[in-house]
Amino acid sequence: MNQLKEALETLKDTGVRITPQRHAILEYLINSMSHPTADEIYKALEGKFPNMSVATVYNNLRVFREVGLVKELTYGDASARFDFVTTHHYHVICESCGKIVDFHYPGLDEVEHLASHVTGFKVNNHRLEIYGTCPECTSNEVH
Amino acid sequence: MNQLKEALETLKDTGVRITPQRHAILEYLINSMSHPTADEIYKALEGKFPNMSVATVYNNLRVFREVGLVKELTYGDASARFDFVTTHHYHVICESCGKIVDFHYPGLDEVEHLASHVTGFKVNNHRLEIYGTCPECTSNEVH
DNA sequence: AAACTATTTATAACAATTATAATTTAAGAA
DNA sequence: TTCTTAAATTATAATTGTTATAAATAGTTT
Repeated sequence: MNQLKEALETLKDTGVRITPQRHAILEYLINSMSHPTADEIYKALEGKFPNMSVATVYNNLRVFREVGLVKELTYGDASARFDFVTTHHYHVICESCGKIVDFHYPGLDEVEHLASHVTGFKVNNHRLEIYGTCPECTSNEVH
Repeated sequence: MNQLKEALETLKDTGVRITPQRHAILEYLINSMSHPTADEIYKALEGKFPNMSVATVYNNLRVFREVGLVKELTYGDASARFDFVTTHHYHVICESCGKIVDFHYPGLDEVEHLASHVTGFKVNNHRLEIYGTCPECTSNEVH
């Protein structure tokens, strides 16, 4: 049940060195219940690592992604957000304040199969996001 | 059935001026069966408009998006792609060559409803993309 | 300990997009 | 048609997120 421990195991198994920076980034990703940007992580850790470079954050997030520990969520102009992979889930995004809420739903296997059948693609995965207005922003609207 | 004419009507109705540049960008979007980037549009039209600025392309794509004529497809680091809105459809994307193929599927209303129910969001829309390898890239793979 | 490799750091580069200010133009009114 | 005015375009600079580079550092392996 210790996610951090498991994640460190994964790194070890795949031959990725466990540096203090990597440890801290992973820890932050797991504990933060949000979906931080690279910059947010960088800022959050600059107390502990005053000399850490932004590149280190980006590099390691890429490493984590390649190993399958984190997912990168990209939204156009805004900066990418990173999500520690636990169970499969989708995201509901508030178009007003940008908040991201996790949302569990059985995978859309049927859609993948149909897409594969119609297009001839070898389908690997899919991405689904739901957009709307969160309760807070809805109640803050003028009416 | 004339999509360009209809699009121009939409612009008129919403009080958006029809400039030669806007006309050309719309025409290009409708005729190109691909999903061009802003830069591709810019390059494609520089013959007809040698003095057109990139900003014009971006500005107008934003206007078209706000009016609902085009959809912006964003993928992380790469540049955004723009899709003239005709009927509702999803995209199947080749992770190897980047090709985008349209894919029709009845809207995922059920998912939207459930998401709304679980999170309390007022759901507006969603985004679904399917990733895989296109037939060409699959057959080009070493085996 | 020596040699080697991975990682970090600091910095510069890059690419997509947006802001700014001056100029030009579309479209309705006179 | 010409006038008027707000809107649009242009050229350019700025911004922002991300990546590349090269030197320094720190783990590993021999």
